Amino acid sequence: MAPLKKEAKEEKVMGITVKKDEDPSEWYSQVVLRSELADYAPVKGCMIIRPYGYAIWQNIMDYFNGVMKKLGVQNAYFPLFIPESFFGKEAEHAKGFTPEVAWVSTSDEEDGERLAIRPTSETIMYDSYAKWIRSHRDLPLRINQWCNVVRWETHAVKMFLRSREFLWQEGHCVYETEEQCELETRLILKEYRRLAEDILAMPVLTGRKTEKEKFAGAKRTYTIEAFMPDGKAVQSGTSHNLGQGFAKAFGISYLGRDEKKHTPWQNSWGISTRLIGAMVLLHSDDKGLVLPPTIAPIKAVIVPILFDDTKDAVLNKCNEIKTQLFREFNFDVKVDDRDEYSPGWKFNEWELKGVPLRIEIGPKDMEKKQVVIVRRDTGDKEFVPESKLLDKTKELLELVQENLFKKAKKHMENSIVEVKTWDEFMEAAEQRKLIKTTFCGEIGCEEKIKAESGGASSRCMPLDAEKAIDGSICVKCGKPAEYVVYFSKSY
RNA sequence: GGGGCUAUAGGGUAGCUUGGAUCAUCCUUUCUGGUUUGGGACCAGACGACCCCGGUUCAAAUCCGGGUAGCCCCA
Repeated sequence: MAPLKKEAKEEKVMGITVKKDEDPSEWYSQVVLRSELADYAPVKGCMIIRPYGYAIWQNIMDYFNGVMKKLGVQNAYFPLFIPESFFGKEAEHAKGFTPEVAWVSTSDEEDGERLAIRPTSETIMYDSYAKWIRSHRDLPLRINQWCNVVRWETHAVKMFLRSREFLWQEGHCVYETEEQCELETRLILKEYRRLAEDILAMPVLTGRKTEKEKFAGAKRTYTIEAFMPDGKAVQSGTSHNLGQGFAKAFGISYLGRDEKKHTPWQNSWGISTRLIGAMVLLHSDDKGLVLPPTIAPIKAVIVPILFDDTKDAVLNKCNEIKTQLFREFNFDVKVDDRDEYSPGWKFNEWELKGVPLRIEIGPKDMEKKQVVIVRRDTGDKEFVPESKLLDKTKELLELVQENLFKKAKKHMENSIVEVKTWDEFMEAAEQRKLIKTTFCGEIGCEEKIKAESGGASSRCMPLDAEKAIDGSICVKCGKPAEYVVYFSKSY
């Protein structure tokens, strides 16, 4: 049977051709590729971050560098390659990371030790820390690095969300006391939450990871977890209290005020380009990317409506407004003066690229001394007198940011289901809910939950109510419950 | 870890079953010129592809083997 000829006229070829809720996976790929955030690389599981995507990462870096500066964290850089013997020093860490480490193989392999490509830098950094830290005067030591890491995922790679190589920041601090270590580990979590919620408009659950899910080698892991429209969570940032395990393994010690040798306390914490994937998944729609204004590389685009006789005047007005906006807010506004595209084409393209506001200026607007402003998030169109342009722009950018956050927050809250029995759990898992329940804390029990529920894993134990109320029982095994835990499927 | 599907120009596709005459189809993008421009404009012309390696054959986009990459499903 011959296939029907496609009605090419009606097809928006470069736009998004599938709907978010019908084929989320294909939709996500199209949004990322066609908005030019990223591209596939010729190497499996790797990605090319294109300038538009990298601009978002740069905005995240700029913001977080500011945060770290206030906290007294300094940036540095350690090698990509880690000697094999370093991994073995901390047993839990080695066990956790060995399966996904990529090794370098070279012609002079026999001459020296095998080298790993860093999956994380605890070991190579702490080897140096052992040399650098002598006295209590060297503490606290707070160092961060922005770099790439490699974790050899075997399947299910997805741009930004899961790739073999990704970019991140990893902070590694050393403290004299357990109290200060724990305090700052949690402080970082708060900063991650602020980044996610205030900058990326992405509401998160914050809490502690269970024994099963905590970082290999950590005493405690704290996490921020974002919840996606398709009912899967994304672990979006983690802060680990490492206790003294690494310090002991790497021989980090200091002379205290009491002239005695002490073992310090350490934490490590990281966020990655995964944040970008989560943000895209969360806010974007059937027309393409939707970016929160605070993180958007281009906050607004001005589209002139050009006719031969009024062309110069309209373009002048556009540039005048661009200059005004830049002076007032110091952000990038683009005037799309390309002659080869019609206005309608441009509208679609900038919507695909997620620019928060579009300002249209044509001859009719000039006569009325107004501009047309259209919001990306709602599509609402407003006629704004030129005299009110600056105030209105500011107001709308704030509204878009707020609306995106509120919408996502509402979805997350509405997705939370409290369950007490295993039947309820299974039903909620089936419906892709964010399941709040009580749990015994046993690793084996958690593994059973994941296997039998079709992949629901623990997200976190909420900080404000981590301990289960006395008398409550584990949703799976029925033994006395230790913790309140959120479960869901995840990316 | 197991199973399935896919790969033809920047994007989307036809051709593959049954190997040949189709200097590989059509739409779109891009480029040139002209007319246009308030939600993906129109006309004319041009550029542009069979994923890689090997095999079968007089002849391979098409059949066979291997590789690479992507997608989906299950654990």
